[in-house]
Amino acid sequence: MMHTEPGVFGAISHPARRRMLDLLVDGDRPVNAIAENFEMSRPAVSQHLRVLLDAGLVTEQRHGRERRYRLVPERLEPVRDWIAHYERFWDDNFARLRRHLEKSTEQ
Amino acid sequence: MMHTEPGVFGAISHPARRRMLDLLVDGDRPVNAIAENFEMSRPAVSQHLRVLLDAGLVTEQRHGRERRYRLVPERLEPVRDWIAHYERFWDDNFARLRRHLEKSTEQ
DNA sequence: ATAATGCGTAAGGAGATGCTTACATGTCAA
DNA sequence: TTGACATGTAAGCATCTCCTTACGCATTAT
Repeated sequence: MMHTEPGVFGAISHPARRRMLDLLVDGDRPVNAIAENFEMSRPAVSQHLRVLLDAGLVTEQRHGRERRYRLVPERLEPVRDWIAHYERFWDDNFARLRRHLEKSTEQ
Repeated sequence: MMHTEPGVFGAISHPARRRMLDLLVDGDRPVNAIAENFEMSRPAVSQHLRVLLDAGLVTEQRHGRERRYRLVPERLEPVRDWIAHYERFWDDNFARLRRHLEKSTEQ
């Protein structure tokens, strides 16, 4: 019944869509440039891009007959925010650094 | 066709499952204690827990007739790792601090 | 004008997901 | 032992997902 709009977490649940976002980190790209990285048909790529678009994770720029897709990284914030409250469980460099910062700025 | 095992990203794509993980942050819980936080039937909760179990995000502890579920936060690492390489896009305290660290450790 | 390019949309199908109710199983309590 | 409790499993159903091929529609090139 899926009455909860898929949203960002749904959008990033598919590995192909995560890879598409990863590609767009290096800059805007037209669909064909994206599609050549995948085995699936080009329409399938279009459909994945649509999911990303609906989630607000990318925008479309029309340039002549091309459509360039652009990453909207801020939209990943819900993911970062959610994962952030698990960070205390990883005792790695990041956690140590953050604690270090908290200390060094609390003065 | 989904030949790519759903994995962690699939497991956290459903809001109910994220909330279940969030509940388990405060400690192990038997199914009923989890289920009372949701409107869905108890079997539905069991099925969600199964997805989390298959993804390795929780483990089961049998205690008499109860089964307590326990969070395995390390399993969220793929999510943290993936999101981490978008962190340069958020110019918040963390990013500034990390850059600060990178500088201060490169000596 | 005609063809080629770039891309979306439509239609359809296989399989996954998410839910329900009914039932099975193991454990504790009287 | 008999029943209540805690939970999983089975079956069934509606819907969603993800893919394909076929087609439509602009835009650019010849």
